Amino acid sequence: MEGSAARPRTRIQTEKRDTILEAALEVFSTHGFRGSTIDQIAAAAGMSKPNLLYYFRRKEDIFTTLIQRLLDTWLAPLRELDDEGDPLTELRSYIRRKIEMARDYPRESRIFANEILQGAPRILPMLEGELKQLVDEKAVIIRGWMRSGRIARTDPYHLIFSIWATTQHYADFDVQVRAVLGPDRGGEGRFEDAARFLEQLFVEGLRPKG
Amino acid sequence: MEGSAARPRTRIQTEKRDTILEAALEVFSTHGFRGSTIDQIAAAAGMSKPNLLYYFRRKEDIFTTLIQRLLDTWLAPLRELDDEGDPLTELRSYIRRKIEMARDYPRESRIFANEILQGAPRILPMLEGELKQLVDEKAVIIRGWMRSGRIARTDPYHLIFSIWATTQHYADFDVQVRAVLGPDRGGEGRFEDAARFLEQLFVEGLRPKG
DNA sequence: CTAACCTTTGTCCATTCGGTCAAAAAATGC
DNA sequence: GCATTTTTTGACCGAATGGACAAAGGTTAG
Repeated sequence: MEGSAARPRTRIQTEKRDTILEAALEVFSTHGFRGSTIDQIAAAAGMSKPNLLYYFRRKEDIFTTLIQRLLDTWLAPLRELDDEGDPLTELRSYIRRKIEMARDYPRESRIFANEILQGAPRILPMLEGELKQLVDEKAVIIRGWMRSGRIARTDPYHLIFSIWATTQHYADFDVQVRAVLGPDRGGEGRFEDAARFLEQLFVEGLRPKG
Repeated sequence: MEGSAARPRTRIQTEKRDTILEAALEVFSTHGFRGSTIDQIAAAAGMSKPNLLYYFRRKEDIFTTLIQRLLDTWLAPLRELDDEGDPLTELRSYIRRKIEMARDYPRESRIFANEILQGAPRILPMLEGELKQLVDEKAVIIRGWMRSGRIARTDPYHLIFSIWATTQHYADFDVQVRAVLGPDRGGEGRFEDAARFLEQLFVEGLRPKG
């Protein structure tokens, strides 16, 4: 039974595939798909290249499996945006969750950023399908909040884009953020500062005009 | 006289080097540094690989020359932020200029994004030097506006980051933006919509509380 | 113990890529 | 027109890379 089948059967296969995916996350997120080599991933996973290729037939298989597995985690915060909650509170906790993800899962953010920068050759269908559908859904909710006057009227799509952009910026452009803040302000506190700033910006920016 | 000297002497050298840099901008911005090959750039520039290498000795020389040349253009909008102007007007036109750049020069934006994503190995000194200095300078101006009560008090650095993030998002993540907006809303109007949204967000978000 | 299956590895291969080099071709100065 | 310099090119090289393969080493069920 070959190991690279879509569904691993043995315990050893499940474990090794997980090890490989963790290593691949590390490597792909820092060098991009094209810039990463199978050797690098194999080394990071502590195994030989042919052994790795026993579990994943091709480099691209590792990447697509990884992306597929990351997707749910990545979209979870947006999924939690709740129609029933208080609009400004909901948006504020969405922003906070996204900033926490930028802090705790920067590699995941960079993988997506890298892929989209290159034109999303391997995940375009997902963007046009699953992602668009989710955003459409949440845009309806946000528009409802606007109609009932609980937040200011504006474009819900660009609102979501701007939350993505500002929060993921702290993962994807981390080097630049730290370089500009300098040694004194570039410590761990930057995420807390960012969260405070963004909450203020969006809450004040979206407060309905009396 | 070798052609790859820092200062080209003949007219033909100046022209060819420009042709190469334009081709390199196209190639580097879509595949990143590592993902681009000299052959691709040479083909895009309409010359043979050895001929290209006659003008730039190494692949990295092309890249650094290109980045160097792009830098001024790229930072121009921030440089124009004027102490003397009306704060909200100044910020609004900064945002508008940045959105126009995302629309008109997406390749430049993607080159920087790509480089920073990989940890800015080739431009880190510039980030820590020139860029930091410029931002420090403008942060002082913005803080002055806050002190005099003409805009709300907040963190000027994160304010600048958020303007970068939101505007450049429309260049760097263009594929995703178009995928989510769909065929009907993903047309050229998206930049105008984005500009309107962002101006509203920042102006309302920064309006000083009476 | 043994046969069948799963896992690991050393070796090898074709391709791609960055870069060199010498020689041809073109341009330039006199 | 001729000599010198600049530009262009074909051929080539070594290293890196994705991937194939067969053989060896383990594991497990009977």
